[in-house]
Amino acid sequence: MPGARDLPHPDAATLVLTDVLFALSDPSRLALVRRLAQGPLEVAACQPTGGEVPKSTLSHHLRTLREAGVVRNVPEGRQRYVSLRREDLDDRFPGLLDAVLGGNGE
Amino acid sequence: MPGARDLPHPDAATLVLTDVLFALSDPSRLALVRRLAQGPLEVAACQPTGGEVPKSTLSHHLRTLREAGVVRNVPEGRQRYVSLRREDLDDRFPGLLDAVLGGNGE
DNA sequence: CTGATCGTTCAACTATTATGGAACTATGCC
DNA sequence: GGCATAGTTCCATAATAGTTGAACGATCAG
Repeated sequence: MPGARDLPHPDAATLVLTDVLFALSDPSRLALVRRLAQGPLEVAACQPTGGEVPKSTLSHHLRTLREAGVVRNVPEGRQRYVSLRREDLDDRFPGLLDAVLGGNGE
Repeated sequence: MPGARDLPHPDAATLVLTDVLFALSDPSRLALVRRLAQGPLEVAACQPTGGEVPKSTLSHHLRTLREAGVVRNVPEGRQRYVSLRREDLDDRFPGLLDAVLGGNGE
């Protein structure tokens, strides 16, 4: 089975609120989630605008978001696409994402 | 001015979203916030139901919530009342508190 | 004033999280 | 196959957060 590059993702039904809140409580992760709200990005494009961050650091943040169930990370050819799990989050925690994405605060 | 036992509270307008999310991302703090949604409590009543926690530990959690702007802590005679800053939070982050208090997740 | 009570702050320790270099895996191109 | 690319994982280190006993401050009762 060659294409076994899939990473584990929690089921929508089992998402834990405190884990989601924690994942979103970091400014750089929150900024990324806001960008992902406008559409999927490949991992390289998840770099904070302007500054460069080591790949391992970025990967760690993506992992935190993924394990909390905030983003999905799927291989696509040689790269990976990161996308917001908007429907899953809306299903399980209605209104939360909208509130977090809504204009205010950093 | 004798009754100067007031603790510092951030202004409603300056609340930082990531700080609020972080304060809510701890299960015991979130559980407390849910209880506070039903009305103010004195500090001693903020103990987790069942287990006893040292006063200093409880005080530390209250501080995290207070400094994020989630709760207000006001002296009242010999004790203190802890209350949810619901209006301030709703003003600044509309829908957030409702989403977090809403049934789902732990 | 003395003592008791309520709760915060301080200081020390532990545990969790963040960071980043190096090694590794998988894919695609030649 | 050989090599470059994309990104994760591993490991070590630094930084941050949680936990707790003890000291402290304020208030109230007698």
